[in-house]
Amino acid sequence: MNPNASNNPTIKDVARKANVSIATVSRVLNNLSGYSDKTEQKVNQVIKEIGYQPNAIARGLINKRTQTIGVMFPNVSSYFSADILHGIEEFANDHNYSVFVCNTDEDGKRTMKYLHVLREKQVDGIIFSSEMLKEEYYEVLQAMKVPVVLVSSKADYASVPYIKVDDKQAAYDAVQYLILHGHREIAMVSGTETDTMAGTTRVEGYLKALQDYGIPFKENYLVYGNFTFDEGCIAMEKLIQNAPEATAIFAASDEMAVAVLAVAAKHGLKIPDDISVIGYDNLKLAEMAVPPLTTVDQRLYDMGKLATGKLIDMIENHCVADSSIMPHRIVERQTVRRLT
Amino acid sequence: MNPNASNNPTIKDVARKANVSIATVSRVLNNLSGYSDKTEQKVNQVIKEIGYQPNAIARGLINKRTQTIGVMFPNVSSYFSADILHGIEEFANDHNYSVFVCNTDEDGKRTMKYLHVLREKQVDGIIFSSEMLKEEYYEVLQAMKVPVVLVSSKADYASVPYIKVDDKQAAYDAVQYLILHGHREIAMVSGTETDTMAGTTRVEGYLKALQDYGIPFKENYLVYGNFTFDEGCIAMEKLIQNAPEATAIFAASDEMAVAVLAVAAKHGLKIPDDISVIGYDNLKLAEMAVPPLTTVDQRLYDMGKLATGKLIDMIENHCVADSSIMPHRIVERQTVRRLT
DNA sequence: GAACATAACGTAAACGTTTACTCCTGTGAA
DNA sequence: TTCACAGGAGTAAACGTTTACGTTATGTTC
Repeated sequence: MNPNASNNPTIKDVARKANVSIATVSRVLNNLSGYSDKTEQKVNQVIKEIGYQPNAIARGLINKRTQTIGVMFPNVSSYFSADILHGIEEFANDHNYSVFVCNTDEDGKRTMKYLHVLREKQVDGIIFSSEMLKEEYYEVLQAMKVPVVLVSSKADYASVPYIKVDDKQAAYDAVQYLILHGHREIAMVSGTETDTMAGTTRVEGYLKALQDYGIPFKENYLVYGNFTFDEGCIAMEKLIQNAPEATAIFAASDEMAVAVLAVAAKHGLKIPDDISVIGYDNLKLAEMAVPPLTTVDQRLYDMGKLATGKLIDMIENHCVADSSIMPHRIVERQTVRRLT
Repeated sequence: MNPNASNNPTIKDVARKANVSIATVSRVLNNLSGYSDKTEQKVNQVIKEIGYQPNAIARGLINKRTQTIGVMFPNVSSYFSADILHGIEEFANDHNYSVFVCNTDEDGKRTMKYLHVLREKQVDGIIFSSEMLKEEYYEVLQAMKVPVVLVSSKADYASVPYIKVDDKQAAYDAVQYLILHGHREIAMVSGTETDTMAGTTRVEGYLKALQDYGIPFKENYLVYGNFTFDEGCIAMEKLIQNAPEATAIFAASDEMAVAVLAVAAKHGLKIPDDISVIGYDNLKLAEMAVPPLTTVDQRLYDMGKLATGKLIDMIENHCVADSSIMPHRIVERQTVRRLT
């Protein structure tokens, strides 16, 4: 009588049926040495027969490794996160890691809860995406003693590498692109005003480009959104109200750029005839826009992959990876007009 | 000397420091009965002091429950999946489950690999999204003995509930909406021809509506894409070529509808003046489109939540949940013109 | 004050693996 | 013939929990 009929078969069942010890089964499972070809075959045959699959939980308990990483996003469903997640997922899976997704909502409480859950679940590493790594988070991360990498974000802790583009330079390039196309009345729809990561640095790039080309900055040309479409719409409305002379707009995210397009259309403004627009991110969304959006590409998918590579390296080699500045480039589509 | 200095503290450390047995610590941890207020306080104090957190892996081993579910998508980064994932993630987290994301790429091999990984990792349940549940998958799912629920998909297995809208009816309603707006030359950009789920059923709805209103079906009015923007573009090009008399187009996904918009614009066709368009999904993308896309809403986010609710119910109550037909509705925006 | 219930714990087995040790057997060299 | 050694295998401890069961002390009831 099988003493273990209803449950999934365990290594014990295999051992019994193959007339060997569980140690031997374990050895062939992990292809170590210490068994003859004959037993190996016998064991493998039994495994096939009874459909045995190792229990990763038991494995994790003794190995203190779960082959699992956690990924934290401010908003999983944003089109921005989706690309990064895709890269992470793919790389992780190819290297035999599974990924827990966490949606922080940019909420401290939620984030802390997730951090604790991830600790309890014994993840081998954590990727923190597009969000500030607050002191508070860093501390529990330290306590967990697991590697962390930041993507599309940055922090000044030696032990946590980051991957991001040079936001200031990228913004500079975008604005310069506009300038080189003959624009001088350039407005900006910035990201969150308090975001020192992707908010203020891009504004700095904008300001610097203006300055380098001797274009005076006008207060009313700078409005803030929070990177989303909805706030992008509001921002654009303000711009139409307060800066009707602008001939071009630099939006700090593609979502907001698309919002600019939408609101412009609503007001009967033609793109790029009446106003030029350049975005930031190069989401699929940019391609889909009408007209297709000129934007700065930051290769989100690759950033996800790269981040995961670094993380796994840190996990497996107990080292700390270098940070990377991701190259960016402007992809020209049809929303910027050359002024004659 | 602390015998466990470098590692995370365990229940043993707590027990030792609080001068109780590990059983007692476990009891207060799970707030069972069997200890005095005094010991409870002492234990809790020690827990705080040394920053103890339970090890979910060890727990999982003995409880045979991991508080973890797996979610399979054909493409995690599609704007369609993103909404569903968001709903799933949120509901799961609120009920103390973590979620593993899996990206199948609609590839049988990959899917099978994931299924095995999920089994090894001992997930408590699985959500299968927007993909056919092949016999092959069903079998290993059966062997795993974990609950499964389908979202935006359907299968005829009594043990696996599904959540979806009535695709045929929804398509019917969309086309009827066009008809009631005076259109009779209605083309369709369908989803994958071989997809009996979201492909052919929507075509059936289209056909039925035409029939009910006495409109003859024209072969050249029906083209196929695979729900994505790129194939939507190709499909629309075909339509412009082969069905220039069409006054309205029903697209089987918002992505394809947006492709229709884009290609139309490219050809100088004005929406909705020259041609009307209705989509399917009601993604955020629909709102973002220029002009905003009229489409049929299928509440993806809620479907994700509902699916997770059902799954957790099945996990915790060892029952099998009912299937649900999600209500759909048409959300009117600006891509359909009333023909006079 | 005996009998008994109950609260408050502790002991140890169990979950499914991995792995350090140990043991046996056969082979080749001296 | 003896010895060393290696290959092939088993035993048992360990990972960090939960929990069935046992034990002790403290009432409570008659």
